[in-house]
Amino acid sequence: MHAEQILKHVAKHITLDAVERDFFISLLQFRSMKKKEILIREGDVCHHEHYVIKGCFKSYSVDEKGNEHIIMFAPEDWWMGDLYSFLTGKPSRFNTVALEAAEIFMISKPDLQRLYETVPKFERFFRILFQSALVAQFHRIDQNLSMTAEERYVEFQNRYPQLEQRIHLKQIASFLGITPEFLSIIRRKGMRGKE
Amino acid sequence: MHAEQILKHVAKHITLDAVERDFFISLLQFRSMKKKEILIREGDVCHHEHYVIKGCFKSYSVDEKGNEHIIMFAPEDWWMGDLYSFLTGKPSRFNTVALEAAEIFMISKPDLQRLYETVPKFERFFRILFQSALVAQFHRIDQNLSMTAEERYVEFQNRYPQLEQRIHLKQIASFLGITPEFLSIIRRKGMRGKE
DNA sequence: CGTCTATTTGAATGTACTCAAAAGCGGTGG
DNA sequence: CCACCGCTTTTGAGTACATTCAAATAGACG
Repeated sequence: MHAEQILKHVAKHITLDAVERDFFISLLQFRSMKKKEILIREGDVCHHEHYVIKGCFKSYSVDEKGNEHIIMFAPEDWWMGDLYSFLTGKPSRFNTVALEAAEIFMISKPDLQRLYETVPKFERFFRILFQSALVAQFHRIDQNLSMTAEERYVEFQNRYPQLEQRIHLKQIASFLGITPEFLSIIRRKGMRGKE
Repeated sequence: MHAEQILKHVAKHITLDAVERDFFISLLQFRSMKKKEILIREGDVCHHEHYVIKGCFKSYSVDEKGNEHIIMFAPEDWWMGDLYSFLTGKPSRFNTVALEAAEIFMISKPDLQRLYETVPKFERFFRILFQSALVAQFHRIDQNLSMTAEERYVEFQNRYPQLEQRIHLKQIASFLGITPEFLSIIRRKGMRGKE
């Protein structure tokens, strides 16, 4: 199994004994996904939290013109799920799709609830996780407010150096909030003087 | 004291007994602030989490041109603080300033740590709080990516109906990521046909 | 009342978008 | 293994959304 990876991930914030570890693992469902396969469809209710073992996902909304807007990428060791839908039981606003062949662990809402009650340390674990995610989101909002598209692109490259190789430029443009055409222009300008 | 308000707020997510309640309250420091007073200055380290009893705050960054970019407003019953600085001990990236005369409770990092350890229910409380905040931030990012300035303004009015009366348009423009001049144009257009 | 700041207005400008088409690249089937 | 097909990326011209700068008007506060 791929349990070692997620246990190592959890161990970054909390320490589990053998019983707690086994209980946690027993709640996880493994799922492997093909490229382009849909994990959560807009309009459906999201009943699970998902941890990415391998591969990379995108979560995006689609506007009335049919344009995608990528809210987040989820590569290895990220948790994802439509949190809004998961918490409220209302339909998801976002689609979540595998960009590559992927493997994930899923935990259902009732099982997560049981986990919280049986091993309260997980309250702490997810508290820390959400806290960190929130910091990152504030940072992204600040960037969107204060930087030009070109600066945001450079920042993206610095922040996720490995990701640019794995993902289409089209998706990066969508994440940055610009069109692929404009990203192309930015890249041309950035190229000048290099190699 | 203003303890009733924050206890009512906490009671939305967790239930405390009398001892826990008293311990929690004993960790809070009260502070009252004047309009325009600075709570957290960019570059300083943020050592507290803050709960707003009364009044309204803004958190913003300042870019190289001197423009403000408002990351969040914090009216009554909101928690604020530079989470990044609070967690890492590094300098704040944002300024937090009272927009009105205000009253707050502060809890220091070591006291919050003690609270987590003494009353683990608070792990759950803040887990839920951060979770909800995260949902809101994803929604805001989605809006910034997919909507025009005009649509975002209308959404802002719907989402925070009371706030527009209390806050300068300049600040709303900064929150929406546009100039005050352009917000003025949007409002003129929106006016047509009304009253 | 006067001063300071917020808001509006307008003209010129810039940043990013749309639409259309060409070029590049990757995967798949023959 | 090559050829083709579909999708990504680039290019370019014209356009739209939003900004800058300057100035006038309106409000708020002491």
